[in-house]
Amino acid sequence: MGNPKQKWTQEEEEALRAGVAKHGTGKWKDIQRDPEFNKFLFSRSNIDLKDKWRNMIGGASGQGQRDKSRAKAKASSDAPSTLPSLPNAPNVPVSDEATAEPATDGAQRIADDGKNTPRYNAMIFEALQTLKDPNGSDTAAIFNYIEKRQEVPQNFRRLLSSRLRRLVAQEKLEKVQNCFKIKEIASFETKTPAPKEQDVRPKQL
Amino acid sequence: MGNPKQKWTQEEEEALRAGVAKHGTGKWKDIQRDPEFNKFLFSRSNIDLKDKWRNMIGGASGQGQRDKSRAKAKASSDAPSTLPSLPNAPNVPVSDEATAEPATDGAQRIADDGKNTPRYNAMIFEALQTLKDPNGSDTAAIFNYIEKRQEVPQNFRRLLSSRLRRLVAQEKLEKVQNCFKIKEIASFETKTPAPKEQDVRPKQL
DNA sequence: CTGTAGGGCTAGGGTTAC
DNA sequence: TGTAACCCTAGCCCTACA
Repeated sequence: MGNPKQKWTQEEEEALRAGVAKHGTGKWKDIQRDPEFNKFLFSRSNIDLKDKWRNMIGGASGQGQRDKSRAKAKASSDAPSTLPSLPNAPNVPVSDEATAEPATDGAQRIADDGKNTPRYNAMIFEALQTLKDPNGSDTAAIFNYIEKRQEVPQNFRRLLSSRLRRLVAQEKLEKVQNCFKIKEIASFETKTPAPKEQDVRPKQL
Repeated sequence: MGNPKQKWTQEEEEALRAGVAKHGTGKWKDIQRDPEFNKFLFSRSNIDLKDKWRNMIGGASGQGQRDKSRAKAKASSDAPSTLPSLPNAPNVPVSDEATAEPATDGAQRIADDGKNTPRYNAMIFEALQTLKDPNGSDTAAIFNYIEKRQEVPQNFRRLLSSRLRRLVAQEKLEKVQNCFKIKEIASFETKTPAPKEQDVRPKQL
C-alpha cells in the first residue's frame, strides 16, 4: 500500500521549534497558520506538528545536545526569532499577562486558551480565602469578588461555574447547598501527581 | 496545564443514557439537574453531557479537524474559470520563498496560509487531464509535467505528494498502484469560503 | 442571562510504513 | 524489531443562535 511517509526536513524541524518558542506548546494550529512558519510548515497539519513535537522531545530530551550538532552556520541576515532550545520554563504559579507580544491587533487578547485555567483557579481560591465565609460562598459572590479586581472575559461567568464544578470534582473544593468551600488547605497548587511527567510547560499568557 | 481531562466512567455513561431515555435528547440541563442522575453527573455540565452524547452515538459524526479546511460544499455551481489560471499559466508566482530565511516578519501579509493550496490542486488536475493516461499518472510524471511549465518551490515534490494524498483522502482522486486518476470532475474548490482573516490594521501612529 | 447545536482544537493511544 | 510518521477519537472550549 502506498502511503508515502514524508520525513521531516531540518528546516521544518527548526520552524517547528521556533514556532513553539513563539507561540508555546500546544498552539499547533497557530504555529501552522503563522505566516512566519507557514513557509516551511504549509505541507504539515497541526496534528503533524503535534506528533512531530512529541517525538522530537522524546529523543533529544532536555538540553545538552552537544554530540551531533547540526552546523547551523546559516547566518540569517535578520532573524529576530531565536530558535534554540526548548522554552522549558519553570512552573510559575500565577503571573499576570506579561511578555506581551507586540503588534497584536488592537483588541486586548484576553482570549482564554485554556491556559488561563490555573489563573482562574487561583482567583477562586483567593476569593474564598478572603471572603472566608464559614458556610462558603456562592457563585455570585465569587464572581463578584473576582470581577471587581481582575480583568476577566465577558463570558467569565460561564468559565467560573465550569471551573467551580471541576474543582469540586477534583475535591479541591466542597459544595454545600449552593456554596463552595475550600476543602484542602494545601493551596490549589496543582500537586502535580506527575509520576515522572516531563512537562514542557509553555510560557504563559 | 492544571486541567486534567476527566474520562467518563461507566456509571456516568449509563446515567446519561438513562437521562436521555427519560427526558429526551437535547434536554441536557434537565438531565443534569434531575436528582436521579445528578448523583452521577454532578461533576458534568450540560455541555459535557451534550458532547459526550455526541460521541457516544455519532461515531460517524466526523470531526477531528485537521489541516486545511473542509469545504462546506457550497451548492452554487461554479464555472471552471473561477480557478486561478491553469493552462499555460503566464505568471503564477508560486511562492518560492520556501527556502528563504525565517522571520521575515511583517513583510508579506498575504500569508501563504493555504491560499495556494487550491492552485496546487489545480495544477494536479491539469496535469492529469492533459496526460490523460487511462491508468493514471504517477507522482513523478505529475511532478515532471508541472515542473516543466510552472515555477514551483524547491520542495515542491514534497508538497505534491502531500496534496495527492489529501486529494485521495478526499476522494477527489483515486489511487491505483502508484498512479493517480481523477475520480470525479466536480469542482474541487477546497478553500475556505471566508478565511476570517484577522484585521491587519496598519496602525501607524 | 440561560441553554443548545455545531465547529474546532488538542492530548494521547493506536496503527502503519519503513 | 524499533521507530518516525500518521490516524482516530474522547474531551472540551468557543461561537452562534434561540
